[in-house]
Amino acid sequence: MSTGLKLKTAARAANPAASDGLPFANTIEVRDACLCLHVQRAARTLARRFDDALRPFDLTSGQFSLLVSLNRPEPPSIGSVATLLAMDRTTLTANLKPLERRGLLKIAVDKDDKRSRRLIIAAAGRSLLKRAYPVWKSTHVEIEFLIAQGSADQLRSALRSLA
Amino acid sequence: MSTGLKLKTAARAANPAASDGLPFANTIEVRDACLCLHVQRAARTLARRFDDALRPFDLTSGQFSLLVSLNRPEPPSIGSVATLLAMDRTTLTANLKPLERRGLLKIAVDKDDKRSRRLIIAAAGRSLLKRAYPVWKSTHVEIEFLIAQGSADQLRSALRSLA
DNA sequence: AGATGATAGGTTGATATCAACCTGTTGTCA
DNA sequence: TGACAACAGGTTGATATCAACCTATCATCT
Repeated sequence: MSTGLKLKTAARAANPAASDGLPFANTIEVRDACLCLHVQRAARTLARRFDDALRPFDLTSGQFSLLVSLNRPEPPSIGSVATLLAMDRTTLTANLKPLERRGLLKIAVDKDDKRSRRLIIAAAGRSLLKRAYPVWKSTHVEIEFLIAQGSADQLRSALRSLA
Repeated sequence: MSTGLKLKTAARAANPAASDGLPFANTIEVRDACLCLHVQRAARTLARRFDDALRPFDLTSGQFSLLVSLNRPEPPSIGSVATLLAMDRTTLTANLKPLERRGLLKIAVDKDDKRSRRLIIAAAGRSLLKRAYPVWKSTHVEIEFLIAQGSADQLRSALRSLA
């Protein structure tokens, strides 16, 4: 009896979480199942990979995505791009600054609505995108190979349902 | 003939990207296909959702994941947790600081290898996890409903192959 | 026209992310 | 043992992320 008690006590001392905290089983559940954690992990890994590939152009993956989203006939507003990228409006404002400094885009007050700003990709930005695109393409082909055949579309579909 | 030329010129003026930059079709390709962009979007959206849910505990989604990853019998090293979370080692160092300030964890030099640090979840951290877990659980159930039935496992599997 | 709520965006402060560079410790091999 | 490479982390600087709070503009309704 006293032996059994001692063992239990020792086990709890070695793993305090079992007594006064979250049971270890629940910890495992979160680690294995949490979609937020899984997506964050994948996001960091993918970002690093594209960051590496785009480094010759001095562009991060996020900056590339942002520039691409501006590469359209009609310059979009800040709010619409923030929605498109599913990021906070003020995050986008911050992300624009280094690109604007480098002359890759311009921010102009909308002439029809002075509250609104138009995000205009500059010639330097367009030419940079043109040069970076082949690198994006080849990196993306490599990434798709990592995913079980044919499931890339399913993955995109699932991610879209989340965002 | 001159009319055709004028039209082309006008079209290019309206969409400069077509002439000196990345063709618009490629822009669409990136926007629709880029897994990096899709994952980042989903990551931001999911993080916001869990951030909201965990706000009563003054924990972000990332802080929750980090604390959970420390909730184990043997306190892990910084490098091993960074690998587990697929984040840069120095990012983890930064993320530890606010949690350490709040007394949710302690950082101790490993007695067998003075280069290494052990990340020890404190009693306050364990009890916080215990209280936050039900909120994580219910939020996660809601999230899984957003995904087509039965494909959550496939999604996790695909994300794992990326990270 | 004037009041008023809604809209678009900016600013600040805290945390998150990573690269580049640095220190201290350990293991190995001559 | 002493030199040296490898390893574990820390520090700094730049960008990324969001909440809370703010201003300016617009639309509407009286």
